[in-house]
Amino acid sequence: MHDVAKAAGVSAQTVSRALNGRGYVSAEARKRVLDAAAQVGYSPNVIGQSLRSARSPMVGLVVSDIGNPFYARLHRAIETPLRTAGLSVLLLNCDDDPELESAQLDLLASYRPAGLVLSPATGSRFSARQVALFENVVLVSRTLPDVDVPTIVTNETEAFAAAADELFAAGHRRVAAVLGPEGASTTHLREAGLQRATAARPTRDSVVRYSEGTSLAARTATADLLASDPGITAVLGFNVPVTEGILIAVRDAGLRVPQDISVIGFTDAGWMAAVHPAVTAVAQPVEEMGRLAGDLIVRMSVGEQFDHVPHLVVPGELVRRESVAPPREERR
Amino acid sequence: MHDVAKAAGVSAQTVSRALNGRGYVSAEARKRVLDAAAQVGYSPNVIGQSLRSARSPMVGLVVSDIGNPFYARLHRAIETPLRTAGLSVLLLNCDDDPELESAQLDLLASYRPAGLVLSPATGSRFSARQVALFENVVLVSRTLPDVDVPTIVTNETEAFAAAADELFAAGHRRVAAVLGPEGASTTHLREAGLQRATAARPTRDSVVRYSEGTSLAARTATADLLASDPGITAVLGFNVPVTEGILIAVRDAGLRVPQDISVIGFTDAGWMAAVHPAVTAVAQPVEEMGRLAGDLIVRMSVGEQFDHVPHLVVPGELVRRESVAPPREERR
DNA sequence: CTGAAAGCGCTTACAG
DNA sequence: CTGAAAGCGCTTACAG
Repeated sequence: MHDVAKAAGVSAQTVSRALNGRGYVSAEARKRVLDAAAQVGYSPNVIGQSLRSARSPMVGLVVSDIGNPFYARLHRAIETPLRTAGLSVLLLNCDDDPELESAQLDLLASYRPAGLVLSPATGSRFSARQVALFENVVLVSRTLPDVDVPTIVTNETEAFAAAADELFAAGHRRVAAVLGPEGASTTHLREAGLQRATAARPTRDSVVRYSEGTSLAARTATADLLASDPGITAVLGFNVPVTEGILIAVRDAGLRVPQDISVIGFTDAGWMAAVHPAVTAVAQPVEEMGRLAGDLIVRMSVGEQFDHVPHLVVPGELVRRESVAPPREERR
Repeated sequence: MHDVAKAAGVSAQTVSRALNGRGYVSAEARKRVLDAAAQVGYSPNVIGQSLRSARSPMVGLVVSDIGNPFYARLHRAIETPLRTAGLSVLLLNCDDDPELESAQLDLLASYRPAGLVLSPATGSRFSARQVALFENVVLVSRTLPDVDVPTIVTNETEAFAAAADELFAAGHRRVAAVLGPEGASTTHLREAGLQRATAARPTRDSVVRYSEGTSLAARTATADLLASDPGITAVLGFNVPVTEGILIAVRDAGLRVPQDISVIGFTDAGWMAAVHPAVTAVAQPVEEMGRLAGDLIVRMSVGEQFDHVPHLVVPGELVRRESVAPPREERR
């Protein structure tokens, strides 16, 4: 910067002003600075900027499982609006471990980022105190009872109820759901959807299993369900890895989808349309959720105030494919 | 830090030394500093550290498609050894666009990261000049002719040849491969594998299509291949999204895997084992590649010198499942 | 083993 | 519209 100032024949502050477009600079001085910067090959040192201004031009994205394609899609969707605003995304993974999440958040806080997009771990200890460290916080997908910040979620209860009802409508009398961890808001809300759909049909029944939300955990849970409860003829998944685990367990048990077991996944994935039978699933508008999260962070970081803390709900949509059929009993 | 120094009754440098474990500090002073730090709730400001030491404790991971699960797995695998070493991972996506890659690298460089793990975009302009900006660079999966840095790759040619040979051995006379972009090292090496396998069988033939390496591009390419060349009875995929696109195109054409068309994917994914027919694929040891990349960066960042620039090759392995069968002709 | 001084690269008041 | 001064939080020599 010193070199640029010298080459342009101005002071360092003028260089700063010209390059950042803040404050008054004469058109001529600006041009001289820009030329000099190009000449010298100057690129600003973000660290220096951040130290002085007590803000880094980055936004932390802390997720509970980077192996879940939901979060990969979210990352991509968030990144675009933020990049346009000159912000980069630091992705941190916490494997749904509140301890690790806390450590990752401390690390992130030490960068003084412009914002935080968080999908909290089960049992997260993220609190109002920590919110203050981050200035601009948006919760995506999962919410937290004690933290009053903007949120972006799917209409979990309604969408899951619709999926369950699709199975009941096809004739299934006993539907199982392999959910995520018991403490997650998403598990809670989707379970409520299942209860609602079940309650609306007096002759129907449902059973629930909690899991880590991974393929392996879902496979084990589904195997157990199938072996212990022969009345189950349909299974609802919780996320992409869980849907995968359910399908593997059904295969392992020597059963066929949908002839023996119907399956509906929650959150769509490209492969679900590519395979036989194509998997019916509730498609979440992940790209829109990410875009909204990015936009919110940008607006907050330029100081926009909201009359009410925004709590955005984007609707999921049931995509009917081939993994749902009437149950065996009715076929015989 | 000032507060900690005051509370401990020492100078700021002693605090720095005690907390970082560098230089001499008396056991008593160290204890007083540690207690004071805990008392005050001190957490170091990474920005301040980075500015002074001209290094941030972060490693950039720049990938060409975060939507490709290969890179999500790579991120997770790299993150673990780096976190142990006190380094965090900044993931940047460039959508295989050399322009954007260049911008992302400039951004990253301005943080003075401890290292860079790069899977270069097709037509990347990453050069020796840029390598110098990053101190420690490792190339993963894709290599670059003019850049002499450590690399970690799969045995592309051999693994792809083995996959092709699996199809020839099953009786296929004309095998198609939907590859990635023409300029990518991975495309080049895998194509060489296909040629080698084809050349070894005088009566067999192969055809190649380049693509963007996305599901959509592969779908289009495969549809075209299938429509224009009825001799094709088997298709090799390039990566997980391409395999997905191939399967969709086969479906769209009203054909069945493996009865009408055999398919082998490159890079395994959980869903490939979950579906009917389960997809035969070359499994890449992504986790090992990530771990090796992380380890290399850590070793380089503590100043370890190598006699030779390491070029690590980790073998892929053909996982036989159900998507390969003899071609139609032989069945009739 | 410890502290006083300097400075990393930048931007924020402030004075002109 | 522009510049001299100060300082963000830390660590690197250096002197004791």
